Amino acid sequence: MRPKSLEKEEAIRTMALQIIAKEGLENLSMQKLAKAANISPRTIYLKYENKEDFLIKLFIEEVLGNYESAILEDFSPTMDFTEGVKKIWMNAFQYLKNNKPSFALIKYGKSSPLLNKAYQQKNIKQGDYFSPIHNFLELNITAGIIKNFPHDVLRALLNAPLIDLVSEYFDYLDRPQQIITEEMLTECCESVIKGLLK
Amino acid sequence: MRPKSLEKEEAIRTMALQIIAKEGLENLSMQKLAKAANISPRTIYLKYENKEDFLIKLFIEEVLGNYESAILEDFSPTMDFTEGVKKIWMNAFQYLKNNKPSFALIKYGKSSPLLNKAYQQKNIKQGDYFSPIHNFLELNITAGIIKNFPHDVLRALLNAPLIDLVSEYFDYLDRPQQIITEEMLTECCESVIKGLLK
DNA sequence: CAAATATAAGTAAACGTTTATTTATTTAAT
DNA sequence: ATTAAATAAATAAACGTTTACTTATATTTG
Repeated sequence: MRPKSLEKEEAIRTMALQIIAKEGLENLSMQKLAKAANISPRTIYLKYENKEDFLIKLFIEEVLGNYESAILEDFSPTMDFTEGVKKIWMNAFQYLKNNKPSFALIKYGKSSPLLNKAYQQKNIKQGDYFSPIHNFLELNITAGIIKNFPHDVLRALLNAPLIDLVSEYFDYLDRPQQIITEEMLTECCESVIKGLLK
Repeated sequence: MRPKSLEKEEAIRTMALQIIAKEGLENLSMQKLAKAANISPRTIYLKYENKEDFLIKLFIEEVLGNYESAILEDFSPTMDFTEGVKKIWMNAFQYLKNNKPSFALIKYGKSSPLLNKAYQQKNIKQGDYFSPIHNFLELNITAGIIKNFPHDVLRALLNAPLIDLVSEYFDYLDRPQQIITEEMLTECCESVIKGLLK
């Protein structure tokens, strides 16, 4: 029998992210995607049930999966709070800087009802109790190092500014001078940390 | 001659926001919108050039316009920094809490290339120099009260966590206990402020 | 060790439906 | 009677998905 072509699978995902980044999720169609990936529309349906199934798997497996791996590199829940948060911020910045199409879909994760639902179900399924970041926050709360906010709140305070700053980074790529440098990001990170320390 | 019906104009905008909030911007079509607003598709085109024109005007005029008015209520650029930021946060929370459909489109403002482009052009057009918030930040920087970050950076640090916390508020509406209360939001606001003070 | 077979991978072209938008007509108020 | 507002119905193009067919390879056969 004929073996599955991994390149085609990859072309589908890569081109989908490119179209989403350039034209928006609203303008991604299966036929457009097939043409961009240089395959027949039917081929997509050999690998995915339908458009929803494809988008959810693209978002959860490809985009969020890789993003989570990237931000946790060299990170440990037992790190000092300041060092740990800085590590995550810098990992995220480096990864997103070099993966603009993935970042485009990450941003849709908060707005699109389809993706948002998928994300919440994923978090509920995993119980969120095995996540190194969860442990990291828990350790620092019980040690009395940071304020005792619920985890969802801490995540909003720690993560949201970072995502917005990466957005600014990409916006500033079209302007004469980039303001979102690694130094600027470090300073911002320190501000966020300072706010959370007891 | 027959006068324009303001109710129809309003129905179009209201129903559009409802569809976007429930099904996502991806699933808003002109025909679906017309049916929901109980009018002919053609009627939308009497008031807007095309779909893009409609979405941009809905976003800029209706949603962002009302949002900006709401957050600036009883705010003054000469307020004490802590008081000013708290005022803006609470105004935003009260407004968004009661305008979930508008909030849905605000979130798309960062992800959808169409809306994002419109937003940036609006900001560039206005020069951003007349905004009370701009003046507020400028005053507090020059007075040496807060760190000297670029305005876009300050906006990310001040605004992004708030938007994420409002998202959490809506997510928690489906759960037994709401964690995003006004008290919680005040504490979060204080954390953010603490991080920015010199 | 070729040639034949089996079978999943892949395609081209089509399906009925929905899309954004328009044409031709009717309606309502001055 | 006039005129813009509003509509019902239609347009071509694009949509998600499927049908019917071809291709490529791993395995079986002679």
